[in-house]
Amino acid sequence: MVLRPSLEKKEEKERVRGALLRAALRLASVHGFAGLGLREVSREAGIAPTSFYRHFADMEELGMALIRESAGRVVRGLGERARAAPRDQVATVLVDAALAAVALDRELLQFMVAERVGAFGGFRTLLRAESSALAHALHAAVTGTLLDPSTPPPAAAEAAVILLFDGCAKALDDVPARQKLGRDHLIWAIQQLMAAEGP
Amino acid sequence: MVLRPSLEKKEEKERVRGALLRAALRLASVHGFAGLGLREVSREAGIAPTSFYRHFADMEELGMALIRESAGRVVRGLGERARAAPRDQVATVLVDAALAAVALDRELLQFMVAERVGAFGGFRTLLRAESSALAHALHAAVTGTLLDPSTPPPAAAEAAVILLFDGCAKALDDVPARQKLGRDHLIWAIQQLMAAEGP
DNA sequence: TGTACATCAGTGAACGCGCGTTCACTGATGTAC
DNA sequence: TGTACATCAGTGAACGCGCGTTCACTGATGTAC
Repeated sequence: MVLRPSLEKKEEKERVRGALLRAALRLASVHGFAGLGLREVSREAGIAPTSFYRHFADMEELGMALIRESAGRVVRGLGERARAAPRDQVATVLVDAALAAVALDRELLQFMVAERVGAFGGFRTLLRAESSALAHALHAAVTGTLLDPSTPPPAAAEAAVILLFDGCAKALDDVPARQKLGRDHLIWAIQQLMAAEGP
Repeated sequence: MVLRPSLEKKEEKERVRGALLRAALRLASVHGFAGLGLREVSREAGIAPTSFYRHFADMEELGMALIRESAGRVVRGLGERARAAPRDQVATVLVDAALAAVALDRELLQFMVAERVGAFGGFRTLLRAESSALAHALHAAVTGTLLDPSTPPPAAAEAAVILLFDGCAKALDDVPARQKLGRDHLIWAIQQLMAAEGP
């Protein structure tokens, strides 16, 4: 019995799986994720439609993987950047890190901001959990106080994260000339919220 | 030559058109708008697929009509409520009006919050313009100063409107027990932003 | 070392189905005179 | 008033197409002994 497939085989499978995830992101940024088909994604990834099933049961499972893996990585990265920043620089560091993520992977960020309020309940739930975790990280970075991550985050941090996501959504459309203004407004609003004593 | 079709004929056409818009909203709240088909919507509206073309060239045109008419009416209503409120009650009145709109027409609000950051650029553009108009109304209601509505709104009002939309999105999913907390957090955050002197 | 066997990602053919779109038609309504 | 004509929302048949899914198969890789 084969217990451990060779590293090469696992790597090759991982490569094709990654191609499917990437193809889905690319096409979703055009049609929207809800408009994607399994055949369309497989074609874009360069495999036969029937091979899709070697990786995911359906498109929804693929979407869940995108959120857990790709989106999760981005959001965790933002949290780490916030926590590593000096207290009075948290808003600036966080906003710049988020805008850098937009520049680095537009398709992923478009998917994230869209599905956070999209029609698939499962996607919304996962992405709201990511938002919540980031709000806790932001709160900790600004106040130095760690709260129980299973409780809802404080209102200020929660609102700041919402503005951060929406700022990413706007940056996706903005012409470069407008981006500086959007960045400064966003930093200002987050600072206002985090400076206040809130519920 | 017929110059003016009878009132009855026009009303009947309007009725069927309304049924199409309503059917699209209902189905979009399940699949997402991007996943809708012309046949599916026509079936839900109770007409033959071929009759769809008597009202819209395609689904995108239908979506544009939804935004211009239904979404526009809701947003304008919110702006009027804000302007009619006493200055120190603007945030409360606005948030309660928005949450009332969610309760009144969940499907429409789900469509609005989703397409504001969805994959269709045309939808985003129209809905951002609505957001911008509401932000101007909010600014005028709080400060008593009318700005040129063709300029970008002040950062505080713009951020407040973003939080308002996101609050609606959350309210769509929240269990009733959580809704009071969401409402209070939202009012608090909007008040914080509007109280500050910003860019 | 060689041989028999197991695993499993990827494949091509085939299926039934719903899709968007076209077309010529119907029938109710309104106009011209 | 009656008659001939125009308008136009709605229709059913038909089209070609891409979809999701199933199936039995291939061939590379790894294991057992």
